[in-house]
Amino acid sequence: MSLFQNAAPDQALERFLARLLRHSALAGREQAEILGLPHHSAQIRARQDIVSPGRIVDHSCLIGKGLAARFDQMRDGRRQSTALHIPGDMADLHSVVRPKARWSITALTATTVLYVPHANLRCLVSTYPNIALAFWRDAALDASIIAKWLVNMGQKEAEGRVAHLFCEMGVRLEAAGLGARTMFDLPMTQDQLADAVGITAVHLNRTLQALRATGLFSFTRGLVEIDDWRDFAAIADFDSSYMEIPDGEP
Amino acid sequence: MSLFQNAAPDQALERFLARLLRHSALAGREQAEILGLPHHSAQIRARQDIVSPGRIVDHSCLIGKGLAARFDQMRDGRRQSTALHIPGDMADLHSVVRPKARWSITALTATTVLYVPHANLRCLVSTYPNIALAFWRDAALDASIIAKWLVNMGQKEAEGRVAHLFCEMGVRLEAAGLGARTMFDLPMTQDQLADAVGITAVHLNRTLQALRATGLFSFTRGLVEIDDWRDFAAIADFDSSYMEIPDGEP
DNA sequence: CGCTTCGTTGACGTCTATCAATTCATGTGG
DNA sequence: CCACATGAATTGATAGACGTCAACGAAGCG
Repeated sequence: MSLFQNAAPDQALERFLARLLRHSALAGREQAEILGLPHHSAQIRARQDIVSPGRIVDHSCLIGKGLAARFDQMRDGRRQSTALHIPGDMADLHSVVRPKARWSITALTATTVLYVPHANLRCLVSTYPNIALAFWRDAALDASIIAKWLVNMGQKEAEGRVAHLFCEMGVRLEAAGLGARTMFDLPMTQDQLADAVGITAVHLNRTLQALRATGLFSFTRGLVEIDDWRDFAAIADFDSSYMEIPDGEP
Repeated sequence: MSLFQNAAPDQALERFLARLLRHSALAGREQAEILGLPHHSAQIRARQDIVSPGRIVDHSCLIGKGLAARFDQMRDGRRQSTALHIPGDMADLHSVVRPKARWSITALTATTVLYVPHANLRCLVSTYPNIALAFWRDAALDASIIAKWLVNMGQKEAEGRVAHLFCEMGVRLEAAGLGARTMFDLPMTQDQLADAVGITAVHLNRTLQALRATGLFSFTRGLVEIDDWRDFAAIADFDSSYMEIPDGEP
């Protein structure tokens, strides 16, 4: 089930298409155009930037394998991640309309990236209004997730925030066919998790212990297991509808 | 200068167009199509919902006058605002691609709203790829602002967050021709401000006092004055480039 | 085996929430 | 014009959450 390892690089565009189809209907020809997008791929080592802030890019980055994060950094070096990207995510699709990167995209694990030229994406948008809507909708969903993180950060304390993150990633990975929401790989270090929920690594560590103490949850060497989804989701005040993914019980 | 009061409702579409032109080039005919969008307007009293969560809408809401906010609410009633909207903002342009509202849009002051049918917006998107890109870009900018709020919330303490919010609103209002960044109307109560930065009203009050004590800043009855922009922006760690607005010194 | 990264723990200080009360501003009706 | 109601702003005291600093243990790797 640890599909981070098994994912074949060539499936990346199929995964991306599948992601789009989860929220947008596309005609056969439109689907074919997506699958036929030109690209070249690269291997990125963990902890290495895929996109650096300030750079003007002419391609978007599709994650084929591994885990990546969008980071924003303050002058004093403190950093906050504003998105996590799994295989099939076009991490910076928005760069098509905003080529100057305002943040970095960093590989959290060893990652395979497919670079897709903006020119081709823009061409699809101009030719197929339906694809334009799908891309826009994809961006809107991304914004929804950021907004939800914002709410969590503003209104929940650490335990709820962390639990919510695990629920969200479980549901996203399950929807992408990369695991089950109650058991999935999330090969992130505690520092990386801390950056995602806006607390210190030390406090994250203690929060994880508190969550483990509930007996509903375990997280060891990148493997997340949630024993009782309903109870755990209650701790997180989690409701997946903001991502347009049905909230089914496994 | 208190342009919240003086704004003529009919200028709303012009303001919206001006907002788009700030980041996207549009041909004459495209501009005319925007200005010609059909609509009907409504007066909303302060504290009243413009859009309620769960509702499926078939129009987008353009703010003509006043101030509105997007709110997300948790089960226990705690709420967090995820966006502030000023005249000329199409508050839920994204509802074109995502008609089911996941949050509420609430009037913070007495507000004039223009309802623009999705059908017409979608028609523009299909006919003019350039407009599709502009709308998408507008959404991307909106997402940029949320992401910045997220960073502030995760990595700054109250004083920096509050200062940043005032800087951001100053720059946005100035760009929209609704004031100067160093002196502008922001008719929000302390409760509303607290919901925007993720702290309690009590703590917000104390934070305002701390900011006033710097001598750089005052905020009385909805009027914000920033005496030394550079120093105040330093407290906020503010850099307007994330909104694609030049960071000029007034 | 030594090195580096990651995870864990303890003690302490600070920031922020909570609860409750009080002042202030504004507008209304008598 | 004053008494009163209402909502907003302010203040004080207290508790809890979280950050910081420093140290130590565990695990992967050349």
